Amino acid sequence: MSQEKNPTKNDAYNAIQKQIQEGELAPGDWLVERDLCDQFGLSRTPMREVLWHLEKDGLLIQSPGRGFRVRELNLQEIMEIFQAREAVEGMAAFLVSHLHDQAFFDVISELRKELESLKDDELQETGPQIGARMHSHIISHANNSILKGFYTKLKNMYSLTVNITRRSREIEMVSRDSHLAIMKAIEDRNGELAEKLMREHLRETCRDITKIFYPNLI
Amino acid sequence: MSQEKNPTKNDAYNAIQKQIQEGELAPGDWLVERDLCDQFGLSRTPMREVLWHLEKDGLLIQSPGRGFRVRELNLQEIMEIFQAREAVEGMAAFLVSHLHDQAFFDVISELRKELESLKDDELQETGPQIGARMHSHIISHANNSILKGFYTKLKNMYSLTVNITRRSREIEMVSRDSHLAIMKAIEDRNGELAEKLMREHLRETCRDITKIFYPNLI
DNA sequence: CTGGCTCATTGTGTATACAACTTAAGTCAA
DNA sequence: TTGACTTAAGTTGTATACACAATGAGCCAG
Repeated sequence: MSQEKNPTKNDAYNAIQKQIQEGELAPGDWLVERDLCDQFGLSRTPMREVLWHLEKDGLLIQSPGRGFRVRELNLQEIMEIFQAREAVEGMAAFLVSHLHDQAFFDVISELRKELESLKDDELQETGPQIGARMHSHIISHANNSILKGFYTKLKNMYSLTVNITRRSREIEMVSRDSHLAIMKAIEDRNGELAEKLMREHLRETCRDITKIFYPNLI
Repeated sequence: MSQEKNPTKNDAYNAIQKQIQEGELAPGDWLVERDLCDQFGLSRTPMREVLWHLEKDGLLIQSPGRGFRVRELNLQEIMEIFQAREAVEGMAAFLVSHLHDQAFFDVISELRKELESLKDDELQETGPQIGARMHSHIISHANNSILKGFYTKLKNMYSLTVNITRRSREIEMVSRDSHLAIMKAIEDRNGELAEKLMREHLRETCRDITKIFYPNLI
């Protein structure tokens, strides 16, 4: 779902994606084709194409005979997402460390300085934004469209938990140090270290999110 | 496309997949919906669903307004596939090394002994089979359905090149040593080493295939 | 001979009608 | 009261007809 000419199908895709990611449509909610057709002015055939694309991208699940519903995640699946992110983003961090593209490293350097110089009261809001930009910048410059596609799906699925997860300030502090270390390693062209740190960072984030879901565990 | 009750849609999916993987349908070939409908006794709506699933799984490409054709791979994309396999299968090798499931390690041990004891004249035919079983066994027991889904897509895409690639006996010899080393590391519960060896093995295989496509390169 | 235009053919994109299935409510009997 | 059975409403699965876009052949002009 990217290079369509017809605007309505894209509109429908983006609108539903937005509704899911903003929590308007909750995990488990059923989507009724007929209602969506009325809502977006499409007939059922193209509407179902949109729904299939949303399923492919990890946001919906199709139950044969019952239709589509918003994907639900259990703890096991959340851990699987983070393991997969370790594999995909770890590899991406390794790959970008060996680039010959000064502009890429300049942006990493800027992001690092920006994050370093954040005041305590800016950290909670701006910290995660810079982190997201870092992750996105790394995967975008790994020059591997397959890994990027995997990342997109994983990020979509991860967004299904964000509505529940309100990450605490302490977690964000930890993420800051990890992000700084990752960017430092990339700037040093140390691919092995960058990959190792990226994976530790994601494993740590996974643990933190797990704690929020199941505070008594571990 | 897995747990459908209706047989015809599954039949169509499997038949087209088989035709592609056996070279009956070559990369770049166009698929005409109407013909496929006649061939499988389906109407266009469910037929298109099948085609979308095949696209999702990496075997077809949809050109808006032109229809579906069998995916074509250039050298860049082949390298991307192997980088992604490094990430996915490397992580899987790491994960299985920390399992507490004796039956899994027993199978690995059996596969290793089977491969070790192959005579020279059996190696060309049986060697790749054992290798494929090893890769499949590892990803299946990593307990991560997301990684397994990624692997399925990568293997589908990789199969698009196999018709062209007739791997030489020497390459298979090298693969044998790599496979043996990987299985040894897993049996020793050495996850870091297993992952490292898996990645080296895939990087090597990628180089070998690249040489077949572009003998003058490198 | 070549370049561009027209028009017919072919195939996909969409809309809609009908069939089959799932679900849930309501009824009757134990 | 509870259990199973019947039945009806609603939703998805499928088939088909029509609209539109792309392609290629043939023709004409330069």
